[in-house]
Amino acid sequence: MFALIDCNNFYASCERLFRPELRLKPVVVLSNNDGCIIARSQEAKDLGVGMAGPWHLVEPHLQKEVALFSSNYTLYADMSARVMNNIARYTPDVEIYSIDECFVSLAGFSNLEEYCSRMRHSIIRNTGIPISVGVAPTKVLAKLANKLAKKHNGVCILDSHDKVSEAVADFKIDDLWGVGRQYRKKLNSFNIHTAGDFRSQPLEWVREHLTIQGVRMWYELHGKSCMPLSTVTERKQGIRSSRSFGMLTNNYVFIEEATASYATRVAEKLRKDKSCASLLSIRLITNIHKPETAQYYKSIIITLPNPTNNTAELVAHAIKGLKQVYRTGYLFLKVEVFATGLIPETEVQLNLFSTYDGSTNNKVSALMDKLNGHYGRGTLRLAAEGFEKKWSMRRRYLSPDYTTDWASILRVI
DNA sequence: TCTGGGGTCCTAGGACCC
DNA sequence: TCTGGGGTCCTAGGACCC
Repeated sequence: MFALIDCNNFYASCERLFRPELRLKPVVVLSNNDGCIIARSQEAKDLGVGMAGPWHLVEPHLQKEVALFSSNYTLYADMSARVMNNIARYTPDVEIYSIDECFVSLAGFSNLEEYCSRMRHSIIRNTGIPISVGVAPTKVLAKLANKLAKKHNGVCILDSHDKVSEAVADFKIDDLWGVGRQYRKKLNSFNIHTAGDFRSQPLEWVREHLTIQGVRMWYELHGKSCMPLSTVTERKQGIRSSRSFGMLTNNYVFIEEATASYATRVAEKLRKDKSCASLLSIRLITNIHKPETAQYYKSIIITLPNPTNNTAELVAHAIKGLKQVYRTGYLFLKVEVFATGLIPETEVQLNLFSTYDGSTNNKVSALMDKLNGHYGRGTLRLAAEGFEKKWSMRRRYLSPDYTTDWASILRVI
């Protein structure tokens, strides 16, 4: 059996954990740049605040009733680690699927209802974050069970044929894990509206109209597991850093500083993963939501002379790439720095004529990591990143880093 | 004034190989 | 008169996820 454990309204729950006066109030968390709504407390949902839409389009009278926050990923990542560590005490096999959910194996466990309730209460007590637990023979069904758990008392166990059949019968097809907008449209056009409708199609039909993913979904809905638990984290295939600027800009200096900043982040992430990139791609984008302005969307892929995760080297190549895609006459929204062709640090091949001295360069990078880890990101950085960073994203409603910054720890008087 | 960021997997088609 | 079969690898694009 699999369990899917998911934090309820995770970002909103993190924010109000340290603001008890907001416990029963509508809370909304916005995406980077304070753009879209990405989390809502139950009270905000009940008010009718929708998911994923731009905040500035929400009715002004609703806006007034809501406690608003910018995304604080430092806080969310730390709270996520606390939740995951607590879960790991209840089962050895945990697959962390995203910042706020994980799959765990409950193979061989008995008294599932009681065990899951106990785990749930303990995690809520230890972390303050509400969670829901869905249990079923496959991942797709465990996801489905988790959605049902959220509607009931926080735990839903689908451990018999009848319970599964009953659960899928009314389950809306677009709530199914793996069905997005396009598939929903397609399935609806064949008069398939629930998970039960889909499950009762012949396998041949599924093979004909969907890809292998659809076939897996079909098997999983029938209780046949095709998606094993993966408890080891695979090496990433690509590492990206990109952020919209705080404002649209045609200022090349700003864009170059941002590019240097994001390339620095990519280098840090590569080192954390113990990977080196052999390809680096730079993309420059205008705002597609403003079709009345001139549009531009162009990327360039650079083959690096040797695979690297060195900050100075990646920044230099990123800026070289930027110069090739930059054009005047546009207002730019965002630049992306994307590293691919990742290989393990220990397997870097140098070519015969290479003058690259990885060891010296990486001493500098290692020192940067050490200082920045201790004194905070950006303490030691390349001048290319700039000093004022006027292009930085907007975060008007940012909460303190309650759990990771000495100066922000709550005082109880 | 204002619309996120970072990933994964799959497929089709082209280039290339023997 | 007539020109194969069976692969691999790469890339772009589309779909999905949180």
